[in-house]
Amino acid sequence: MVMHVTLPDDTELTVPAHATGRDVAETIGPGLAKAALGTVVNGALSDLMSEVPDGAHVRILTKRDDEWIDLARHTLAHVMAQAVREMLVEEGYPPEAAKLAIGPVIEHGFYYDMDLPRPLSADDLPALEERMRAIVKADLGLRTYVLPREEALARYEAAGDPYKTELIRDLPDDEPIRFYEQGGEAGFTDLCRGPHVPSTGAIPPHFKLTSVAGAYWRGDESRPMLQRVYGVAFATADALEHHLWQVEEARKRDHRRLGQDLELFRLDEEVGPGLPLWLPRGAVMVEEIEALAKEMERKGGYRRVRSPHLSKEDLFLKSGHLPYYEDAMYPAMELDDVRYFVKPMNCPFHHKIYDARPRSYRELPLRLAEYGTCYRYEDSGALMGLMRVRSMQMNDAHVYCTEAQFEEEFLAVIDLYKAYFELFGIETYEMRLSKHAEAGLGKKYVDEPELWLRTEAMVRKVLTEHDVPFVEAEDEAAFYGPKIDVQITSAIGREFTLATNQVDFAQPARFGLTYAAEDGTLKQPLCLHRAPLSTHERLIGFLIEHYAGDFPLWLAPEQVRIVPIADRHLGYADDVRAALEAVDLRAEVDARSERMNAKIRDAELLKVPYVVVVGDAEEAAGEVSFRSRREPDGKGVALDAFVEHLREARDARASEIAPIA
RNA sequence: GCCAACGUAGCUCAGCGGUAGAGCAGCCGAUUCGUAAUCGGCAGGUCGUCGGUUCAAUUCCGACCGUUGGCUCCA
Repeated sequence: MVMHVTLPDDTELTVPAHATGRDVAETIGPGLAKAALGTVVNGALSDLMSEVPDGAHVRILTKRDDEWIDLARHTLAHVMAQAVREMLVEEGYPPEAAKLAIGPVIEHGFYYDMDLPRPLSADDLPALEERMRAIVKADLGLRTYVLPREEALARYEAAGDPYKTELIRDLPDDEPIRFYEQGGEAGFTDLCRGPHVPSTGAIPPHFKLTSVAGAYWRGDESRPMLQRVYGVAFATADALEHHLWQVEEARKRDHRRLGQDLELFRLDEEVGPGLPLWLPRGAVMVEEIEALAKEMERKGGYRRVRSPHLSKEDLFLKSGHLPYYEDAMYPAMELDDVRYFVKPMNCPFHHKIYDARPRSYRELPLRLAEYGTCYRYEDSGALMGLMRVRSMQMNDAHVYCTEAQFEEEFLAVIDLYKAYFELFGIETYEMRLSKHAEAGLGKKYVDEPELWLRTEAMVRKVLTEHDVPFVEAEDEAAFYGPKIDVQITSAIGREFTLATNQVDFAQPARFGLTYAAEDGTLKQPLCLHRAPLSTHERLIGFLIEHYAGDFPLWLAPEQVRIVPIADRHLGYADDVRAALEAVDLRAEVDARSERMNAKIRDAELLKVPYVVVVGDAEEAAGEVSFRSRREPDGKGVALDAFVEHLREARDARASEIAPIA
């Protein structure tokens, strides 16, 4: 009984039937067998303990291959679970008290979700890590076997483990119920589809437990909260060190830290959670962003409108928001038996503005824009610096158009996204077409099954025909229609949605919006909700991390810091400031009784793009000397030329500045 | 909202049953200096809030508020 496998160089190898990856490696040669850590079978990661199917393409992994570290990460999840169990047993708990849920490999590492008899804290991690290292050092061999479903179930039912039994029950009938065991029966066994390294000794010592967190069983908030321990693991010490360095660097550009250091915003406990205060420097940025958006929208044919911060309940009942989102709205205030709500979005107001008088097809597309101030009662646990807040100002607009105009309007919005991304140097982003799920009709989504399919198809068609790359996401639409979100990863690795764009077929109907068509009949417009710059809060939070606080000239809260060398230069320093302010450049003179070095240092810490130093030489010649975070230092530059140079760079909103001639 | 941790001066942090300390920032004074911290002095805290234990609580316990890491959610 033999079978054949094909190696990467296309040689065919004859091995005994039911041969494992290890058997294949041994057949190739003893040296390889010794170095082998895992396999790739028919393109999928597998391991040495698993049988290889007849006719498979097999590649043996050694530590020269990048892929094998995921095997070690997976085994580390088991090693960690074993360490947790050992620790609890030592504390006097029975072994089955630690119930294991799932322990997958993730980017850079692994985690394991567990239901434990006592809460773990970060203080437990060093001890756990030490136990893990002992298990690695003990070099426990791994083996895998398959059990019949009933036997597997009986095993976990006996231990009273609801998680594994649920997992087993949910496995398809043809899926083998596989176990991995390390260190024999006395060691550690887990229901697992693999793959793993052949023994715990193969795990490189470059791992670290990073955090403990709660996680709902199967991500469902109605189910038990489990304890999740996260770890990272790498093939080399350098890789681990590099990762930890990156984490540290990321921490340094965290917008909350920089927002404080650069005096941009503040979250004050007494004001309320998720209600940021914009400090003067941050407010400058808000206004620059707003000026940018207004300029872009003017060019894009938008008209500006303004709407109140609150309205009567009826408006939100009509829009349909209230039934879906009441929990996430600040509660009603009641006056003279009328309930008012602070607005969580602007669309109902814009619909009313559309409806202010009868509309003609000649007016369409009608694009109404507003930097609307909204309030949402986000879950307390969801709040995070500026990225997730309860008061926000949205770069909002609604485009009302005919179905025939939809394509062009939709693309114009996508182009707007792209123009912004280019301006901010955002290179990696992902467009997501978020669709409804049938099960949610009438609950999460308005109950218009045909309209859903039709709008989704419309959007997909436009994206596809114009080669806009996108992925599709099930069950993530807005309640009134499909949406296009643009996911961005900030410099510190947090992924979140910046731009968003939704197609709304429901609200125009609910508001009875119409326009007189060419043939004199009344038709219903489509509505596009779009917010390419998200909210001020989220965008600026993102930009702080993106630029690490080192903003381009046009965005910098303070553009020029003027440092007089001695008090006798204060007069000239003030002349320089006046010259800059004459063209609306933001400049300040540091008139403190400090040494020049200290003033320069403070300006650098605030990441002021240009520091101008003026002394006797500059004053006599009407010149400036400057140091810049954007270009080589300048000496003896005529004041006029310097002002003009900065004015040009500012007006162009340049992120790169060509050195002054 | 859920699980866990944390909360001491404007900021970063030390202290931890006997009633609070440093550096930076601030204020005052001296210094007037050529590209990342001049020197000296002063002032600043109901130790998140409220309760409990104790002769005594910033320190131990509980609740609440806030923040953080995750989970869930995100019109």
